[in-house]
Amino acid sequence: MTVTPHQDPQAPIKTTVQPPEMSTIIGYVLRRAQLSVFQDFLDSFAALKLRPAEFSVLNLIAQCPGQKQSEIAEQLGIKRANFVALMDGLEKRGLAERRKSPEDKRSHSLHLTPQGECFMAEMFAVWRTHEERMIERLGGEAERDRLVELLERLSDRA
Amino acid sequence: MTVTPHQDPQAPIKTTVQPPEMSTIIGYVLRRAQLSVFQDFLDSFAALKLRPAEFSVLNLIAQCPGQKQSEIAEQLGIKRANFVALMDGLEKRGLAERRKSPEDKRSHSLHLTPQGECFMAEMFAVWRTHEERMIERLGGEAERDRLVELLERLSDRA
DNA sequence: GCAGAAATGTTATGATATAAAACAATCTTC
DNA sequence: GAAGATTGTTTTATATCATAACATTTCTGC
Repeated sequence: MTVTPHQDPQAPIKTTVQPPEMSTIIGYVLRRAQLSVFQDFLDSFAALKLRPAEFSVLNLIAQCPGQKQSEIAEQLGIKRANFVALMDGLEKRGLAERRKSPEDKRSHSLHLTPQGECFMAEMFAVWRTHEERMIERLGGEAERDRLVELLERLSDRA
Repeated sequence: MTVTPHQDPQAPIKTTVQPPEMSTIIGYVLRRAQLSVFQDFLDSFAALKLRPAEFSVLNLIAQCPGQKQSEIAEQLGIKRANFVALMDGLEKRGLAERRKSPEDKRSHSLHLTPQGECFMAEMFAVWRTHEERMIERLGGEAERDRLVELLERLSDRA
């Protein structure tokens, strides 16, 4: 209920509601923060030529190799149609590969290549310094944990 | 320094670092939350056919009428080249207008039209219910304030 | 006052992201 | 076995975003 606290007695009475300050709008502040963090990510990974989505895909494959292409895509909120080109890129770079599963000949199970495993070491090193920088911005790990908790409440939708 | 706390004694010693859990990666959680909040915004404003950027532009013009086109664009991180079409849209809908400033004949000062002022009332009503919904997700205004504070720390870069 | 540099709005273009429809191959269900 | 669903794929359309180039206007140094 943020209304103008003091109405200037000389000014004509405003019928319009007071516009909200941009810096208090959740969506706006959230978007700006996300862009800033992604920019740092992009700068950090420029040498490795790795985009956030590619990082996430490699990370998910490493965590649980053999998952189906659609499963990985859906976990990341990527439409399976758009996932094809992304996976093509990782395959062409020799980092990951599709294997035809004998049980279900429609699906592809995803795995890291040996090169991909090697690449992960570099990737995590770069990521860790990036993440430490973000934690420093926040003020520490406790603040990071609090932020993550609040953010998860925001996205906790079906 | 999140390392696997207990190494399974039967398992072969892993030389690769443990992949970080996605739900702990600041950028990832941030991105997911931002998409979720924007989705709610888009749904809320579907009837008014208003995008987040358009909302922000109208809000900034209302807060401080007469600002130059480039000033508004820069505040929102929109390249002035991309701002042209956005402003064209608002002008064609009769919500805002460009006025040639006599002092600087290059620049356009931006103002709401009377229709635009009227539109703002609807806009704020819709926005408020959206924002209240987001605050509810967070658990209250205190949590909102804390979140905004943490997010500003993340984006507080030059 | 004038020449060169900078600012402003604009157009055009390319890259990227995202969504939807349609399709072939395969699997599931009945 | 037939009908329908799933999986990966291609194609297409749209939205977003960055860059370069341009004309007009203003500013700066001299």
